[in-house]
Amino acid sequence: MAIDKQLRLLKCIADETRFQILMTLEGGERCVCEIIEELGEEQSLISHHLRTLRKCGLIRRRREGKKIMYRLADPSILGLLTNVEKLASKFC
Amino acid sequence: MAIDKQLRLLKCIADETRFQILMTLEGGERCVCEIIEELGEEQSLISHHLRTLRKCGLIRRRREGKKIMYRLADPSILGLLTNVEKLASKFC
DNA sequence: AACTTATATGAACAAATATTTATATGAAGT
DNA sequence: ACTTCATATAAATATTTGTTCATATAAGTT
Repeated sequence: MAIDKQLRLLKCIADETRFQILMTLEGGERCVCEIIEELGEEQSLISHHLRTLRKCGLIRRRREGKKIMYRLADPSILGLLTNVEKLASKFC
Repeated sequence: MAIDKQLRLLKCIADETRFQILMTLEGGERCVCEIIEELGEEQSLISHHLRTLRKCGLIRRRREGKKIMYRLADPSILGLLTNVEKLASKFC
């Protein structure tokens, strides 16, 4: 089996900002401004990372008036984050 | 909870060479020369990546005469790789 | 003791990735 | 139509990460 997809997924998650965005979205749909506020980062930075996550298929968006709402593409993503958390506390 | 450990783990796995090394070790203990041969990469490159994996706690080693044998630190690492594979085929 | 085999390491270099800055777009309100 | 608010994007820059090259170490061999 080709590991390209696995690596794309991993590289996408293996960044602090993106990881935090995913964690924020665990709590449900959020608009960009809420994510910006929660992470305390530049608008542009967040926007770039949202794009990366979206290109990887991990998140989806929809427009709601002026705002754009982001959500996890699938709840199974939570499982992965949990798995990572478990292993991380076990080793690293 | 601090996400430093999670990120260290993810960054450690999110590299093609290291990911492949882990996959090789799924088959059990291997010496460095076997890993080098299997991946078809430079000795020095593999050595650097083994070190990274080891510093992260994902693999262990022991000396056996002239050779040094590497193995996964824990079978639960397999579970993570499997999890990643599933999600990757679902999205990315 | 000198030599070979197996592996590790440091420093230089290259490539990939993230961040910032400046600007654009698109919807809503006036 | 003009302005504002929310978000996106491109280009420039900075930072991180991976790779190569040259050399070191450590065990076994002759």
